[in-house]
Amino acid sequence: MEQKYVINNCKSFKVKDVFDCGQCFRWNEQEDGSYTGIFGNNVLNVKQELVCDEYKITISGVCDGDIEEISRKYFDLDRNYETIKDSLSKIDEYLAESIKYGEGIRILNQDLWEMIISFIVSANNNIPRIKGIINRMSQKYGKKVEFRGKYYYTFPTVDELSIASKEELRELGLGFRDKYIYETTKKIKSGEVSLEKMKNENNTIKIRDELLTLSGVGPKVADCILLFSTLKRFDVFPIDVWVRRVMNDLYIHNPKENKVNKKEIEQLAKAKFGDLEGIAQQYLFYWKRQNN
DNA sequence: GTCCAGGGAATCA
DNA sequence: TGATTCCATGGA
Repeated sequence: MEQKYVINNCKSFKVKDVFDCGQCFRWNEQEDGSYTGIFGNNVLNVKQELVCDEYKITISGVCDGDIEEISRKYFDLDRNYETIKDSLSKIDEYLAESIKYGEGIRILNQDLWEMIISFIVSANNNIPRIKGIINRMSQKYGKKVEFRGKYYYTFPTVDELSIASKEELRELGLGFRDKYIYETTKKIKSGEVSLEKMKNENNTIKIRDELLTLSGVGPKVADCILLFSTLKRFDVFPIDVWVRRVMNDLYIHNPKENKVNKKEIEQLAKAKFGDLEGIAQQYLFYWKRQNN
């Protein structure tokens, strides 16, 4: 049974910015410009319309509970992004421009386990291929959910993915990452690394250190997990090729971009953006990646 | 054929 | 600690 939740006069929520800014891999644009995606056991469609100069957001779909409650949590609706953007825009003109470009970004509250696996897959990979791999993984090991005559597949749980052999994982086209997924799944399934313990830990560095013990999780992947999952840490700064590029172009000006020291970028980000560096990173990443 | 992708692990100094 | 190299795969 479909549910619906409408938000009138919605600020800081543009579907393209939210779903195409690189934080999620399971939302896809539909013919009418809306986006459909699956998270948990929920399949939702999000449609944006301009009404009297304000955005009206219509969320509808099949839900594992109350759609309003689920949406408020997942889309981070109880956080004031206007305040965040005002504060970050004052830092310098570059950040202000990137925020203007990505003004509709919200950082989603995505499942921790799904983010761990997804960002291991993302290593030295491109977004279309990452989406393909995650989709095949879900089709094979997840559960089927029907929505408007089409089938969607839930992201496999720890138990569901732990039955996959190394060979089966290889068949998904994971490349060299198959062993990372296999070993990390085993480590979490066995309880050697506890996701619940991470969720109850409030020290970001401690969680980060725990994440770094997982196979295939290095500094960048750990920071993406901390930023994009329900762990929701903004005091991290994931540095990939694009972030290195934009930080070098704007502030460092090293003629050899691939030689820029990561520590220098980290310290610069912390000094300039403070405890909002994670969100700043996302505006800069989206801006640079879309505008080359 | 070559280069690149939201990097990490292994190796070596 | 810090820098190099290798790692699968597929699209441009």
